Amino acid sequence: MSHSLATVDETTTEPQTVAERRRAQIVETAIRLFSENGYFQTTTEDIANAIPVSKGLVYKYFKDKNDLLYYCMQYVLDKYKLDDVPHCISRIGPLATLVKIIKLQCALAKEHAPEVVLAYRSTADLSSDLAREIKLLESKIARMIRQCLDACMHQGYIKPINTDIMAYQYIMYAHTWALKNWAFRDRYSAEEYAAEGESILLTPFLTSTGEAEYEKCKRRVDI
Amino acid sequence: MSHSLATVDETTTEPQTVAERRRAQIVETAIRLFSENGYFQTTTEDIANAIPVSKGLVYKYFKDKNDLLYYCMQYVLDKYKLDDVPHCISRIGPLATLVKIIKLQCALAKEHAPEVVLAYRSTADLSSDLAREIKLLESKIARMIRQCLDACMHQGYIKPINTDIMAYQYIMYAHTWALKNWAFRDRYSAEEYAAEGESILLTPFLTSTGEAEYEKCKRRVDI
Amino acid sequence: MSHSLATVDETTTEPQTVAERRRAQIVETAIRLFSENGYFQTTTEDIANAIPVSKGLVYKYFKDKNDLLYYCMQYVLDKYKLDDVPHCISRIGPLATLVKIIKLQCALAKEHAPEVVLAYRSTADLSSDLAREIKLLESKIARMIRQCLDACMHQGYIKPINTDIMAYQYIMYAHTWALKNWAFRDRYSAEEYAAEGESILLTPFLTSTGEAEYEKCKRRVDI
Amino acid sequence: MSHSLATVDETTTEPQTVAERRRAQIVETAIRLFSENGYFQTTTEDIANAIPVSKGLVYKYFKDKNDLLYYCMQYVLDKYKLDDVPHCISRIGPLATLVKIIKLQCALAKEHAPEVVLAYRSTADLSSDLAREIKLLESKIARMIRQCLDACMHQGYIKPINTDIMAYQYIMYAHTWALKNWAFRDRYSAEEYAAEGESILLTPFLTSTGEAEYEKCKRRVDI
DNA sequence: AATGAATGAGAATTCATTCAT
DNA sequence: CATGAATGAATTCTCATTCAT
Repeated sequence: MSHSLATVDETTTEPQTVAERRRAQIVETAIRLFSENGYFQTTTEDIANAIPVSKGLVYKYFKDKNDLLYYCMQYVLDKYKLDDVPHCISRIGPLATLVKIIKLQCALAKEHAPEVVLAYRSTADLSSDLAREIKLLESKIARMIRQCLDACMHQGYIKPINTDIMAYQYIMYAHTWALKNWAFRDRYSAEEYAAEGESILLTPFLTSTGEAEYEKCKRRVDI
Repeated sequence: MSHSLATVDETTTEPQTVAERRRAQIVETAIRLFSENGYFQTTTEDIANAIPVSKGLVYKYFKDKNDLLYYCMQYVLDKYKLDDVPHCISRIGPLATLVKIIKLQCALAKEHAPEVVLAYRSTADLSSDLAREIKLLESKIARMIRQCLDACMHQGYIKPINTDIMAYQYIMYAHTWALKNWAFRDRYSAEEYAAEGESILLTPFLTSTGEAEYEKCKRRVDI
Repeated sequence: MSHSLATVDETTTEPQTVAERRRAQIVETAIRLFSENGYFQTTTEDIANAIPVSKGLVYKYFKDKNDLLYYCMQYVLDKYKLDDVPHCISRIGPLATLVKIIKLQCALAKEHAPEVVLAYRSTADLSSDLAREIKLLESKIARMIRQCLDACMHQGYIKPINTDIMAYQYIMYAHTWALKNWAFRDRYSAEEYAAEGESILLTPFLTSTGEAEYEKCKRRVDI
Repeated sequence: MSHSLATVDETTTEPQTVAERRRAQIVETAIRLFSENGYFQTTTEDIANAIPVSKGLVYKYFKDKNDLLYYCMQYVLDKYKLDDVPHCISRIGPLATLVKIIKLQCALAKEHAPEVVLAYRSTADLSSDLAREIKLLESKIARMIRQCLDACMHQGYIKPINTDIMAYQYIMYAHTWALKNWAFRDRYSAEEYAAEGESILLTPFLTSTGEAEYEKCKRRVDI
């Protein structure tokens, strides 16, 4: 996987210092509890007890509860980052990249469903400055996908559409898995849902050139 | 518009009794404040002052704050109800109904954007019984849309797809307008967004039979 | 029963005016609810609904909730009044009167158990002036019983004891039926309990003269 | 006093931990304020200020105000416990034990008059589960006394009576000192009242065998 | 005489945050 | 580094009381 966009379960280099390990531990626990119960219904004591450390220690690492929420959000979006889309396009072409994006986004939504829900519930609970920053990060992701769609359109692989709006459809399709999980859970596996994504977001939009390219991709990517 | 699914700005016959008027007044104010600031950051006093009445009065009409949230959700979903989809299908056909649904959902999302945001932020803040009820109401809407998609497929208007998942795409397309409004607001009008919906959710899926029918619809519906 | 001390279910002459009937109705309902749930846990609304009248009307008849409690207490103590003990003593003698007092007090405690409990729970909830008045009324009753005991001792019917303290034992014996009802209810009828009263409060204290007189009494009183 | 039932002013070994000391401090303060002003008229803030600590701290030690009341009741009944009545009977005989019980109960009622009043006013304010528990504890005490009375009757020390009801008379005699303190306070010392207890609850019931034993006891116990 | 909508003071309870140890 | 006792501001909810109708 030399040309990967990202990995779902990336073995991030472990935080070096004890302090960094503690920070990460607090953030991860907070994400879990915030996603499960919501930001306001999770007390700092809940978080501290779940680690377990003392309440006071949390305030050694984070200014206040809202600051902790902000770092939780960043942590979430970091996982969703699509770093090297341009690089990926140049390697395997825009259509294969598109297929990868659908797969990746769905895989992420599957692995991190609670975090997606957290993002929808709690962005507005951030102080406005922090909220703005988070939105900026999300529009970067949308822009990446858009670049890829534009490239496909340019190559004549897909019929003309509004790529700006369509990029958000790609994002939302994955998020829907997390947001409406109560509706899907019993009827589809995450993999079935991801597969269906292509028939909803990609194949109906292919030109005949695109269809040919798509066939090639499928053989390559699936290996 | 004798075969309408619903109206966006229905001039509901004003509530008769004083009590009913007060209830509605409280719910509407609560929806506004809950969606602006979130459920937990809105105090009952905020709501009372915004009307303005005393905070005690709110508790004459609603058991507690969570009960009020529940009625807010219901009020929102009531507006989203698609009552007579089957009836509409039989009158104007499933494809025209589908067009109408896209238009209607987008119009609703435009008129009631704060309420949509409220639904995503705060369903989880309902006590689990009430949350279940709200989810039930939402799946009813999805089922209606699905029926319509199935009818289209049965008539050969659209290519085979997973209508269950596709139904949620219809819902999410509209909701995206509200949820990602900060991204779209400056670049598209709600009408442009709604129009784009057809090229993303409908036309790419049409068979040639479907395309012919669609042309007919467009003439009819637009009248 | 020409020489009765009081009657348990006296057919009090019905209140004449509508207003008086209403007052009585409110007081009786309040006594019931105060005894069942306590003064502070009974709302004026509870009382009004139980009648049923409107909350506002209660305030036409009583200055405030505490005023209503005061009238409830008075109503209770009125029933416990031992008006003509001296008269009774002169008619049937002090020993027979004593027997009657035990019977009467037990009968009252049986009929009005909730009110007795109310008196113990809520006297202290009265404003201090009203509380003082209620205590005064109770000491009057104790004094009556004491007079009777003194007369018995004077006649040589009972052995010398502290009649002041003993008078309270007579009162408490009856009240105990109400206060510890949860303990006795399943094992004794009120009548058995009243009968046992004589073997605890009276016969052990009799002189031989007293025993003879007691035998006479029993024949007379029981008729 | 090697065969004592309990001690009135037991120098309990001071609570070890800070937490235990605080709990005790809160309970003791609450008992005082609850008995002075009643459960509902005492606010948690009153209790906190009287210590003084912040009101928040009270909730670190007790789930809620009713929970605090429950522990107050337990604390009261703990003091009233008659642990080793059977043991005491076997040591000094049932009649001497009876004398001790009267003395002990009266001494307790004297030392803890406010707590007795609290018990009568506020048991009903406990949630029904907790109220049941308190009643159970009280019936245990009654059972102990009854055992002692039964033993006396069995030995032929006292004439046959209903020991079940009589046991409650023993309890009530002591409680009356607390409940009707406003009537007795000015006329008797607690010691006089306790002494009178024997002439009301014990000596009138003695057989001639009992009288002899009683004389022996008096010499022994008083040492 | 009667109503019941409306008020608002006041109580219970929670929890983010601090700080002495 | 780490703790957890302590604080107190903020919030939900209740209910006695008033008053226009």
